[in-house]
Amino acid sequence: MTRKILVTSALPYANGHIHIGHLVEYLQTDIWVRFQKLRGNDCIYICADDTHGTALMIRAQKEGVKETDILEKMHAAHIEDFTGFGIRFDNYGSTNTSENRVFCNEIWAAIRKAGLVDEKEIEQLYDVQAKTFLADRFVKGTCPKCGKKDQYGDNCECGAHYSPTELVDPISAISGTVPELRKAKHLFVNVDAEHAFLEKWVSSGALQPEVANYLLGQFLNEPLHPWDISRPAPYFGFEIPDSPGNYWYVWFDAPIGYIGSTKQWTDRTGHDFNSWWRNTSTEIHHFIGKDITYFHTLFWPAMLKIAGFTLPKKVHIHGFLTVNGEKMSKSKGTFVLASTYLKHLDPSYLRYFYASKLSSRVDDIDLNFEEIEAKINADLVGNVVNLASRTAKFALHTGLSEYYPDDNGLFDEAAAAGDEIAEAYENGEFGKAMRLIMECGNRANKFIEDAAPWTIKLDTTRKDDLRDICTIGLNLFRQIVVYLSPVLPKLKTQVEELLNCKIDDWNLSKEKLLGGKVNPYKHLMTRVPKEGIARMIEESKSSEDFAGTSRPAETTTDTDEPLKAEPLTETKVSIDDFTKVDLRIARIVEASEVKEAKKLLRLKLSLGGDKFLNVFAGIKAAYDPATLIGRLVVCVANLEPRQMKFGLSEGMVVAAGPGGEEIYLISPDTGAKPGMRLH
RNA sequence: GGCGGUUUAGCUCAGUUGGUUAGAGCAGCGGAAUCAUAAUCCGCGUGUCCGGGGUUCGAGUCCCUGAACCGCCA
Repeated sequence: MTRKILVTSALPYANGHIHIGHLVEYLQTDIWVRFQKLRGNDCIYICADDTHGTALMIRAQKEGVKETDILEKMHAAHIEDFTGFGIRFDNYGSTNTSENRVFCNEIWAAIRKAGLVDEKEIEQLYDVQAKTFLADRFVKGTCPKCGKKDQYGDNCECGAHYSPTELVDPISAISGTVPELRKAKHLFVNVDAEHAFLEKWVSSGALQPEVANYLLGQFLNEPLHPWDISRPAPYFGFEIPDSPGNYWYVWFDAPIGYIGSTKQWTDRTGHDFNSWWRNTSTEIHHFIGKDITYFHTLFWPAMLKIAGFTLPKKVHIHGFLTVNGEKMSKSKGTFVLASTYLKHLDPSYLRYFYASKLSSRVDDIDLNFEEIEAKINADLVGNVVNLASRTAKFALHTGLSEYYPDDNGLFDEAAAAGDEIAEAYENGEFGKAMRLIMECGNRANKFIEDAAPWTIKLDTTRKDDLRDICTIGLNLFRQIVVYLSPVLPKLKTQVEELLNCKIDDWNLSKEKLLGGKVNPYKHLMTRVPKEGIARMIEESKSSEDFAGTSRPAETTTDTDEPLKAEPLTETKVSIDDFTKVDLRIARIVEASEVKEAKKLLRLKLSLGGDKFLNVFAGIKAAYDPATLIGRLVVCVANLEPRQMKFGLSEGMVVAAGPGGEEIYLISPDTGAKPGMRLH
């Protein structure tokens, strides 16, 4: 039966760039989603930027820009990072959208109607200069318990917990001034009204057992405190319609972003929204980090229940990432941004490494640079890819056998293992799945070793035997690639090309590929370059932007070198001349190297619908084809087609820069769609 | 302090409802092979399964107790 599955990852905050810690979650989710799609389930992956809150407001103030300016930039940056790692969302939205506001209003109205909102006046520290109330983390002062200076507003290194108003000599971390105590009205949601429901839901199997235990022991063993859901102006967020001057706390509208982003998707694709979010047979799966457990497992299901939305079928909670056994550290160069990683290493390495480490438990996982090197080299290069590498060549001229030869039951054995592998994927036991897959690879390599095709090749009377052995080797290889394709989509594409077959269905692992042509073998994966790791660490030490706060928007003097290198054109053109050039937004849907050419990449550009252009672009030195797929570019759509040695080039991609590695493709702002014309 | 979790080989981890001599990968040692990207194959493990007590014919697994480490406390 086809399942209807809606999957989300937690919304990354728009104030920061994506780093390798975030990627644990997005890769875990992406792998799970790709697995579900491969199994033929009706599965969509929804995410969005989390945009509201004090931190972003303060950053905008400091930089002297509008919040939405930052949001646009970060949205594009996030998408670029995710795309680079092969993370494929069905919709990547934002919490700052009209769709999201509509659902916030709706859910709020339901909570009001249920009579669960109370008003209370509370005292809070207020920064007069910055004109804002101060969240706990924006106040520093002396610990009231132990007297230690320079401690945050909610707890001290000594372990003491207190409220910011108890701090001795409090100072605003924003302006450095002494805050004053002010009263403000806050709205509280009486979550405890749903206590019985939550107890039941928490124990329903929606959570890992240790999480359920934790919630039952930590929170549900006594009445839940009313939830402080509002923040007084000024606040960057949605104003509460029936309480002017008050805004929803960011944790109210953030999870609702899952719904708002889904709405964008259903509107865009013509699907029925209610069949996803108002349908008990739809499975909602959230993937989150352990730090935000209680928002997602107490308030969120309560909100959904009150407003009559589909409840989460499962909340998958993962631990944190440590690097070399420690917290990520900027000074050690282990705080690695996604974009920094992509400059130096193949994203497949990290996808596989995380997969091999992930289980259904909440344990932290450790990224150890020596281990990633050992694991990739041993498992992927030495075991999996080696299978093709040692057989494909021999089969180049003969192709695959018409009938499947005797392989001592290896294919059937690996096909049977598919059920266990699928179960491991389904349960989030990716590490187990990878172990099982590697066992298939080991058996296959042993078979090749024993069959010794390299010896048989020397005996010209045994051509059929040689072809049979390669047929077995390549079938066992393809089977493994089917199993690995959720983790390694790029490898999947390469193998499709090598063996002239599609790998788009889990059940292909049970079908043999016979009689087909085998294309020339190209390296499918290279060993982890030591120097790549070293350079990545080095660059991470110096990256300025590690916390995501971009440099202030000061006016800087730009260098005049580009103009000197290429002076402005004297000749003027008329607007008519300009409009002769049909510039369009296009999405790169395929990108591959042209092996015979030094500079060229072959790109397939989508202009929307079924309109595509085949283009050869001289950007090989500047871009890895894998990182281009999915991104938006500007192209000249009406350029005279030109026949090249490698094929017909039907357009041109617009880029700046002198050439070589210094080529910069032009990207549109968020919102542009393939096919739009530039004016 | 309360609550939740973890502790198995040098490292990373498996060990299903208690059931023979506790396993895998990596690292290490020895050998074979030379198709493949220094890739592959074979062989090599004396581990107080954190300590102590208990239940049981039998405990890494269940119970009690202690220790160390990690996380959470709205």
